[in-house]
Amino acid sequence: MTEEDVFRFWGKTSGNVVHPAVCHMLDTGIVACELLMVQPHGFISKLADEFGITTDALPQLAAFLAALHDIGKISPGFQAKRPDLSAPLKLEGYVFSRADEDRHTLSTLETLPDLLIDCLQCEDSLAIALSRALAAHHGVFTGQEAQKVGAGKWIKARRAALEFLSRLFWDKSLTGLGFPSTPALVILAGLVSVSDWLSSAEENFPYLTCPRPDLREYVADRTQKARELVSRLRFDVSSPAATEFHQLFDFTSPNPSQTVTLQTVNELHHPMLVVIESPMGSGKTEAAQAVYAHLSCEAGLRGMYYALPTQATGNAMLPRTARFLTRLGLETGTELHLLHTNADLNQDYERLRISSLNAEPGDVSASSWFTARKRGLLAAHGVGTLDQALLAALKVRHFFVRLFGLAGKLLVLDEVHAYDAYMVEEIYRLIGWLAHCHTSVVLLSATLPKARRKKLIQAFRPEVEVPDDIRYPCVTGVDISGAFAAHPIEGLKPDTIYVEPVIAESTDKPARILSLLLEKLADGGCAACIMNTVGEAQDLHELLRHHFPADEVLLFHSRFTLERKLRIEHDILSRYASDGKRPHRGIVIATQVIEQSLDVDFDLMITDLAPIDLLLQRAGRLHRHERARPQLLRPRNLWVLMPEFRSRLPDFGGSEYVYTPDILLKTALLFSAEEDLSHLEVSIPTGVSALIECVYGDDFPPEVPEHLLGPMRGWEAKRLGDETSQTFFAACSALIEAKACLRDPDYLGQISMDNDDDCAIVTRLTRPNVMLVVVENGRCLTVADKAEERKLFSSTVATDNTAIVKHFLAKEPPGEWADSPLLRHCRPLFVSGGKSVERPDLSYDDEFGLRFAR
DNA sequence: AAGAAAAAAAAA
Ligand SMILES: [Fe+3]
Ligand SMILES: [Fe+3]
Repeated sequence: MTEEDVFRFWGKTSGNVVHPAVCHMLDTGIVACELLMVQPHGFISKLADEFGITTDALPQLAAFLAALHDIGKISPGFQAKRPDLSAPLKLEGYVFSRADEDRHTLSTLETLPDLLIDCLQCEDSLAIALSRALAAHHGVFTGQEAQKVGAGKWIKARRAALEFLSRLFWDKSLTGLGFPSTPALVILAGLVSVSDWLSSAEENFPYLTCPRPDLREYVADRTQKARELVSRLRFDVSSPAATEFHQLFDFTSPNPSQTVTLQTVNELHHPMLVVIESPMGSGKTEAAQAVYAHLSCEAGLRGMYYALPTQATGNAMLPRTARFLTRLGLETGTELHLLHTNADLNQDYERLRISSLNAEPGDVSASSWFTARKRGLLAAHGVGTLDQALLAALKVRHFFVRLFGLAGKLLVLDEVHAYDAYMVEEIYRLIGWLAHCHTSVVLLSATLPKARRKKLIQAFRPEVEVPDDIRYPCVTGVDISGAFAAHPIEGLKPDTIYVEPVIAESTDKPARILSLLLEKLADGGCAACIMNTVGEAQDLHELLRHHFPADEVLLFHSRFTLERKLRIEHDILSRYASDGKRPHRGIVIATQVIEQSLDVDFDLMITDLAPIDLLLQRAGRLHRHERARPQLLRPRNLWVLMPEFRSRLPDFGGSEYVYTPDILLKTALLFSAEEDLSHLEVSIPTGVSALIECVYGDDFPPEVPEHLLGPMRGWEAKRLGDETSQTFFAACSALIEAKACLRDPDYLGQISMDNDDDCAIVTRLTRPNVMLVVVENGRCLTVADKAEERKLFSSTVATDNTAIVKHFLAKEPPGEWADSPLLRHCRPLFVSGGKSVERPDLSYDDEFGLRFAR
């Protein structure tokens, strides 16, 4: 076969313009090569080691392999998809049949191993492993058998194509090649997919206009185009010009948390895992950013992803990260993206996207290429939900593209203490894979139970010894070679919280709260009442507004529309934030929304019983700053309402369904002294870990009274059972642990993607829920433009109330919203005079939010 | 009868 014939198989078409398969393969190889050329040396050298070749040779090898991804297109099944183009082949004796494989990725997997073995003396099992990575480029590592792929002339044609590409990229045999670890194969698959996406954009790589190009010219031209594209999308990350604290932040020298963090990092080598446990407000974010600056200089990083528990906290972190990156002074500027389902709606992100349209060198901005759903993590820098990162280690399509996106970077996970057993298991799996993808990980957390700290560290480096006597606040770290470091954080400002138990049953709770408020607010003051259930918060609000002027009480929970939530949050911040205009007297009634991330400061706090860590979290909003306070509210007292438990089985009411009763009871028992109740004096930060360990550890030291022993054991068993099943479920959703398949590439072919249906795999376990759009009755549902769509979306309220969910999920979403990405999953809630027109037991208004009659 | 929270079309 002459070289000319290699060009006669089509690969891509649009109308009459045909791009030969080998040209697309060439384009893809060239892009892969250019992508690798701009990666940090440490990353390249890690991959080169995996393949047992020199760093100089790696881009060439990767380019060659990437190019081969579509060799399966030179097959009867694929060529027959354009009968007009396959007809001449038929006349020349290329055989077509009805049983031809039409999925070209399967054809690649079927045909490539033999070619690699025969033409390049590749070792058998390596040939299969490599082919599998290339054949995954539609999102799935397949183990499926292909149908007919063509024999005789077809084999000769594929062989000619391979030899043609080999002459251009890799002119040697593959005999001496090392066998890469499974994570390295996954990275290869990611690189190949990304190169394929980039090279498939016709505006960047126009289809051939003549039947046979001048090869040298063609390659030079495509190389130029690929290089421009890679630099335009800023896949390269230049090293920071500024690394001094006063250059990066608004303060001149590191505080204790940051000093100890850098001390720990200095004892380890990239890739490493570092756990920073210290109180909120101790500058953990800046500590993580300082680690990024440090590792960028020392080791060279591909970028950073900062993962948070919610979309809202992600939104808030975006401008902070933009400021940090600007101060880092990256010469060519860089990409920064916001990653979550509703990122489009964020103003700051929109600004970054607009500024990329005419980016100046040195700018931090966001190119639109990365805004597609699966591409965000490929951008050098990102901020967003943890979920986006978790998808890199779940059995979902293109997980390996996400893993490639995170490879070689720094991943920061914030608020690690806040996740449940399901998500923690996903985190373990992700960390385990990233350790082998040359990624460093920083975990930011409040106090962790020691068992969890240990598991997080061992997820990165399995056999490492973790001492049991690590004392909060502290920084702990381990690197891939097994070096371990742990240091206490000393010199934080000590403080004390006085936690006061108040016995109250759910029936007399509102009255108790009212009398406490009347007594303590006699000279004025700012109070927060935190209830565990929305219903009780609503009821309390109803009572309090009869005893206080309307402008002094404010209700806040998550069952308001998005728009209203923002409004309430704004009102709360304007009054109770550190720089707020504090009223003489004011009361906020809230659920757990208030314990999330709001920087607010109350003089008085009354709360429902909650697990000890959450009580302390809530207390973080009590006397947060130093300021003058009313006489009666000078002591930092946290009033905790709890049911009677000394003489009988406590009735936790609705709280029982929010928190597990054994943890609630163990927390309550912290207050029991002999027959009586006593307050609890908590020293911050030193006294915290003993309390956490006491409630969450394996043996609960305080004596459990006789009458509670049985129920406690039952609740404990149930909780452990629930956690085990969550962990098991997460284990099924996630890839197996990296350490279990490091040398077993066959695992990749066995990953079952749940019938290719992503929906079945979730990042979080939730009760079924529904998004409702609050709509005035009679209003028409059509959306004329983007503005109207956003307006409706801002009226959404989510609920997981069983009866309501059942009612609304039984109906189809309105056809008018089917094309709207924002509203596609929503149902309208028609209201008239604050009441649902469909269900008399359901109401919505801006004062109470969504409310169910009980 | 139960908090808050995410994701969800489809990439070549
Ligand atoms: Fe393809
Ligand atoms: Fe392709």
